[in-house]
Amino acid sequence: MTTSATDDLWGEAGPGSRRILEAALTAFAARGYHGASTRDIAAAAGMSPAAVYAHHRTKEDLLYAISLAGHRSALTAVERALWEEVTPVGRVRALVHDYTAWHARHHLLARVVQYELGALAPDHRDEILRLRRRTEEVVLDEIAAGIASGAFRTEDPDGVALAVLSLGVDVSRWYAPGGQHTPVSLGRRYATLVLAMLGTDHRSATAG
Amino acid sequence: MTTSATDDLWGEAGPGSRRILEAALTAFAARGYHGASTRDIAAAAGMSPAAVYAHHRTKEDLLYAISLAGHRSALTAVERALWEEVTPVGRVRALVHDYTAWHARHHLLARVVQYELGALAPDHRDEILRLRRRTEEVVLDEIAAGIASGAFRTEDPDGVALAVLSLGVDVSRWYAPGGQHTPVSLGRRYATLVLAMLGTDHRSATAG
DNA sequence: CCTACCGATCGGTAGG
DNA sequence: CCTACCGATCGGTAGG
Repeated sequence: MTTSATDDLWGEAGPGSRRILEAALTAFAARGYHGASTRDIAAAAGMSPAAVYAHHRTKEDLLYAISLAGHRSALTAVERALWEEVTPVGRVRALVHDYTAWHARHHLLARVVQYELGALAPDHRDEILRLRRRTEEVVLDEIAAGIASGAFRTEDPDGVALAVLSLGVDVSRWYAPGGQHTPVSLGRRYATLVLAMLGTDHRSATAG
Repeated sequence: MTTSATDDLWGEAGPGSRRILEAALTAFAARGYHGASTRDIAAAAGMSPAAVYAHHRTKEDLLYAISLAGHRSALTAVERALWEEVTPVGRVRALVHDYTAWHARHHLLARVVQYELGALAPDHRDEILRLRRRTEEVVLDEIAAGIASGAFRTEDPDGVALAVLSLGVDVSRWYAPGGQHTPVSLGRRYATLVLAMLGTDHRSATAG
């Protein structure tokens, strides 16, 4: 359950390009892709309306870059959650914890990435959906492994996987920092609920 | 767990007004409030661009009418779920089942109602949020009642309530008719998962 | 990265 | 519920 604070979300993008991407992320999260104008974004980045196009080909390209970076970050978080865990209970607990916490910690990014897929060009959307499918498969695989080993006794592994992904994604809809929840507190709670769905007594595993 | 097929979603609205509301619902669900133009909506209703304003004051009024009807429908569904159930397990099962099934059955309406709140005028949004809070309280109350009676043994009733609402809402994000799920199959699965979260052996209760 | 600008589309209104 | 239309704003480009 490591937290990555040094991740470089925007890769090789220059400082001007980054400021625009950050502004676009905030604007898209607040008002949606269609509700945010390129002028909004440029102004929030402290630039002229046309500056957006010095760094990015189109408005849709901004959304594509954000969606790609966000889904890659989520997939990395999910893979990293498994690094130091060996038992089925430990692995699923870490997986649910980190996937949930990722959506809380990056709730603006997650919101754009999860709810604005429909505004992407078809080929861009397809690419993003392939990334998301990989994340889904990690969850399915870990649940299947726990069942095969006898650690879980659910009759509906697909339903639990669906619930894990659904609970995580939905966090980005309602989460607000400064409220009663933190990424870690929420991660712990959902991990416990999911282990209950899997027919595992969570108290038999060491708490993180 | 009754299904209401005779609900009148649009109340006293006339036939022209209804066609526009239906078209707006479809357009908002497909492209979002800001992504759907009043011309799109009018064309889908088979009318001229200006016809929208013969029936509705503004575009935001369309969203408000849809949001109000949708949240009232969801609240009614949740209250109706409890009518014939007396045991805590039966009541929570029916509640989760019907709340989940509502979001699948009315997935386009639910999507607009749950994800376009930000586009509402502040006073309209406040009114809608009050309706949603009533739905949330029904869930919280039923879980609390089951704990008080000794039927549930969870340590995190608020977390389970959050999960119930979150799982239900998120159905409207990904659900598509004609897929592997139906409103009823999904309702059953989620009800079972939630009873597991509550520390109840679901097989001890009679299946619906 | 800016100034200046383009054609298209937007929500909404006048008048019937 | 239609035709005709308005001012504002949109995504994007030219030229530097």
